[in-house]
Amino acid sequence: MKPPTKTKHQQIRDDIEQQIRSGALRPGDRIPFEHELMAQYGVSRMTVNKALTPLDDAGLIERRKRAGSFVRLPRLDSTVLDIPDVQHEITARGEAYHFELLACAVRTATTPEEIELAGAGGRVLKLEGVHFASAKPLAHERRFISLSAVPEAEAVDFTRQSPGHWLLGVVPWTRVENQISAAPAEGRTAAHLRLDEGAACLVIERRTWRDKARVTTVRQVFDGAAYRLIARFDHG
Amino acid sequence: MKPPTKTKHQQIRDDIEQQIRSGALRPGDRIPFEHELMAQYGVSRMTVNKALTPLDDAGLIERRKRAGSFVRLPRLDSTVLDIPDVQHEITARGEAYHFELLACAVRTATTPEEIELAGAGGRVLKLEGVHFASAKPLAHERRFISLSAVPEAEAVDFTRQSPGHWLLGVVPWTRVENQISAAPAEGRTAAHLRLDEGAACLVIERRTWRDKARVTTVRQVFDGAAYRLIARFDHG
DNA sequence: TCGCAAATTATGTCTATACATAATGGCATA
DNA sequence: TATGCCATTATGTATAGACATAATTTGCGA
Repeated sequence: MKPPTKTKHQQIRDDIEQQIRSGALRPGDRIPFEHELMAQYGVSRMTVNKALTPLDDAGLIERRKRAGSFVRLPRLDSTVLDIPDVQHEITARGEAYHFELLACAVRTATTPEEIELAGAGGRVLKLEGVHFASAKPLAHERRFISLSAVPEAEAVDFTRQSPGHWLLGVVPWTRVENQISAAPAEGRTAAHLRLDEGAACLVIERRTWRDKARVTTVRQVFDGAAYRLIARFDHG
Repeated sequence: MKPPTKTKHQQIRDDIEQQIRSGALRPGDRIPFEHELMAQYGVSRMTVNKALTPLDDAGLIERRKRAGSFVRLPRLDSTVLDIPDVQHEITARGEAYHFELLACAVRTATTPEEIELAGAGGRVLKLEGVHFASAKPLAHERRFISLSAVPEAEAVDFTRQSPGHWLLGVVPWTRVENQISAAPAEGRTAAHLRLDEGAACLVIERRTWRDKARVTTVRQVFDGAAYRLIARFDHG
């Protein structure tokens, strides 16, 4: 017998969340004041607070001093998307991985993309390579690394390991933005992936920050027939 | 002058998080006991606890009674992906939206896809339609709704509003799984989207649960040139 | 020596209290 | 009437103490 009795603050939190999701509490509605919830549930204010704080963090409610706590606009369908580095993902499912470096050069930022990353005149490391899973090309990537943010990258040998994998272990990032789209395979990229010109590819363009400094920009093109992303959300 | 002084529990939390991300604390390492952190920072145990709890929730550390708190294995590149319903997304950016219903029928589950949703012999509502943004087709969707989970769907008129939008407002879901991939436009779908056969499309296949019951399955095909997903992660 | 029970210890949760902060509304004064 | 100050009130953060729970260690007894 495991009666996984909910803790009090969990119970309160779940009740309110359920009322919001069911529509009993609508956006803009005020939820009871903390002292009302204290009386209603017979708990202390700390406990009520512990129940409301995560709802605020999650963006379900908004709290205003003197005014109370309010239900926020309906939140979007937010899910958790795992975009691990390609090397990790391939080895994790038991396939052989290798990275083939096509090009590697230090440049002074001149294109808009490079300037966005490193500032005008900043130094960037430009990389191009292909990820292989079980000796078949899976993804082509074109990457820029800001050498002012990651100077040690200049001395690393990327012929064996993927730059993404190395960066993950070396540079703690604080912000990531991914753009996911579909695009036809073109030119060199198509050739490297051994795809016909125009084949549907999944494209991930990622920009990474460490605090306010830009770290890296990467555009990864995956064979659309061989790769998919999975995003899940669970709240039970 | 706004000295946004960090609160104590934030300060402690950030310190530990920084030590983990920088590698000073490696996976498996024990972080100081709560009473050690109390002494170290000169705060009460509740404050230390308030600092550690979100780290536990976020999966950065693992806490074991009697043993202490430990750094977890490095976590993957988890980001938050907003996949709002198409209708909301289009109207939110100020474009005119309309949904064109192509087909709508009640079926008894016979295909594997239908049986996965409603069980063998269960009744499902099968829908097909196109989402338009500013009178241009943006996405084609093929959807199944389980009538045992959402019986009221049978009586709804989907010629005006999209089934996804209606479902969001009516059925609170507890679990979602999205598969995101790229595929060429084919046959009817290509025609409805006014795309050339083989054009790269972004495909989202979504399955939704309410508690343990399946609610809906949908496959949405977007014009790859006109639609992209954005996933962000921030922890500052 | 083995096995089990009790003591120990770290985390989990909760309470009662306190002071800080922010926003509102009313009152008093010009 | 208009302005500005202050009391009120709800949330934000923190403390100290209490009891609960789980897991390890210790020690006793067979």
